Amino acid sequence: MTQDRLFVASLEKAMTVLYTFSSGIQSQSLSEIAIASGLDKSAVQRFTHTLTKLGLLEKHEQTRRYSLGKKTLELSYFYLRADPLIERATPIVLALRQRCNERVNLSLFDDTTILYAIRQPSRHDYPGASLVGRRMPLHCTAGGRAIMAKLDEAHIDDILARSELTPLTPYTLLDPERIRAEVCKTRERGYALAVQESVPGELTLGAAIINAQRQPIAALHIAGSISDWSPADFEDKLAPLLLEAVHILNHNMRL
Amino acid sequence: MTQDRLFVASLEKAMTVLYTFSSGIQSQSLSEIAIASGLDKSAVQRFTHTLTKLGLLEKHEQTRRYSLGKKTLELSYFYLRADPLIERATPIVLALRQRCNERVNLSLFDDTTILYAIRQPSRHDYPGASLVGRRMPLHCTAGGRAIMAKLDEAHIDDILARSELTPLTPYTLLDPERIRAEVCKTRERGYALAVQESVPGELTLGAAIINAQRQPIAALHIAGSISDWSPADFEDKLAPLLLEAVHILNHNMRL
DNA sequence: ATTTTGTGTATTGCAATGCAATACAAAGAA
DNA sequence: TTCTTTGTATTGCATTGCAATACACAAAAT
Repeated sequence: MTQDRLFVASLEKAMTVLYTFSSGIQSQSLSEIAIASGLDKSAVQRFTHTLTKLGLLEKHEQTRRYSLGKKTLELSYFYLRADPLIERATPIVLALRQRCNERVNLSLFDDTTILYAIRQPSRHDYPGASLVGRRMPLHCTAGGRAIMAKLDEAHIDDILARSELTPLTPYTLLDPERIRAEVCKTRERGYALAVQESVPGELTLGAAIINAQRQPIAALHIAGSISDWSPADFEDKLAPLLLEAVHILNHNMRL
Repeated sequence: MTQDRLFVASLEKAMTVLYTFSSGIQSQSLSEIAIASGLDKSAVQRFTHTLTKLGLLEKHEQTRRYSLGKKTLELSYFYLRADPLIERATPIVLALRQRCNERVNLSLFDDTTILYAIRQPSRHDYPGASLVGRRMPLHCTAGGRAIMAKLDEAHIDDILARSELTPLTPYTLLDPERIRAEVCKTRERGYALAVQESVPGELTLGAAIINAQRQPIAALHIAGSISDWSPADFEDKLAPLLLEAVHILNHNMRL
């Protein structure tokens, strides 16, 4: 008997199968999924069979390899359409994108990470730069630090304790004290600046979006390239535009 | 004993619970989910409990209502990142968006529907216009007709037989013979034009993207507004740009 | 070309899991 | 305050999912 009698273990196994694709791999054989998931071969046979019937996986007839199915996109559509922040923020993101002529993103706060929900690209795109659903750590993203700046010290400590402080670039800050110092600066300014910490060559400004209880729920980001900007110019010219956009969003939240 | 001994019924029930949100509703109580899904109250208790633990649902502490969880976005990210068409098509979509200054979308072919995978907005956005994952019927979208134009008659008949031919606007074509006639015209021109058939006030051009076996897998769309364009001007000026972009995509596919 | 190995599919007895009936607590409505 | 509805907790039990196994097929090795 499991400890949690309400928990349906089959669903977790199905998610384990789907998350074997989190590495970015385009397709896998049944045996590869069994290895990657740690599940028994028969279990993988049942789950791949069922997930394929449900549209969450697709099986290539000739190669017998599995890829993620298009139903995965439909579920995210249901989410995005239902979240009132997305509808309210989209015109503001588009307007900010036009004004600053750089990439503008909106991310959602989720435990120790942010998760991109609106992505407006610019000419400096790189593969994956405009994909919704990408998850990034709070601690080394401008938007993540802006969110942390709105939390109390105990919550920040807990987040840092449960974060994998691994470098995404050679410039990623990893020392918790230095991260806390950046969060303090963010709290003072109302926005964060990150230089090449999550993506090489990228400058990012981020400011938190709060709910009616003044708790952070999301962040707005502007991303530019060090080949176009010095960090000082980037901050001087674009931070005011970012703060203006966020004020509009946060003001509407209180109504 | 069920007919399909490999099928894991619990996964289907979980999807049934998640699809109760396909109506666009922002949140639901446990009882509402039970009614909408047709499942027993205890089953809904178990599935909502488990889906919440897995991040696919979120439970509001005060109201005890459920909303879709952010994990739904992450699954779509895994899909979009893994599909090579998305990476290849994204710069072409951005370039076309710049050239024509209207909304440009890429959709994937999925049975009797298309499913938007890349959406580049313009100033004429309406709520939901830039959301990835939206599903639309083939028969009344320009991109859908462009895809159908690449299929044989038996396949088209099958699609029309299994489509819900319900009007999305007062202009939606519903007569299968008229739809087939539009598909024929599309086959001749290499693109389809739809006038207010799926969204009021919207003009759309669509052309099919094919794979190495010359089978349609996706479509590229340009969307504009009847307040800005006559249908004839829209077609004359933008169809050539669309065809050029699709030729680039289809040429790369053959390499 | 043949043999060996690995992978995918099919089957089935069985135990654990998910079911649903039920009771109770809590919240909301009258 | 009382009644009704909803959410949560519990538990006996039947069905479902497990996994061992066998076999077909494909791929690799000889």
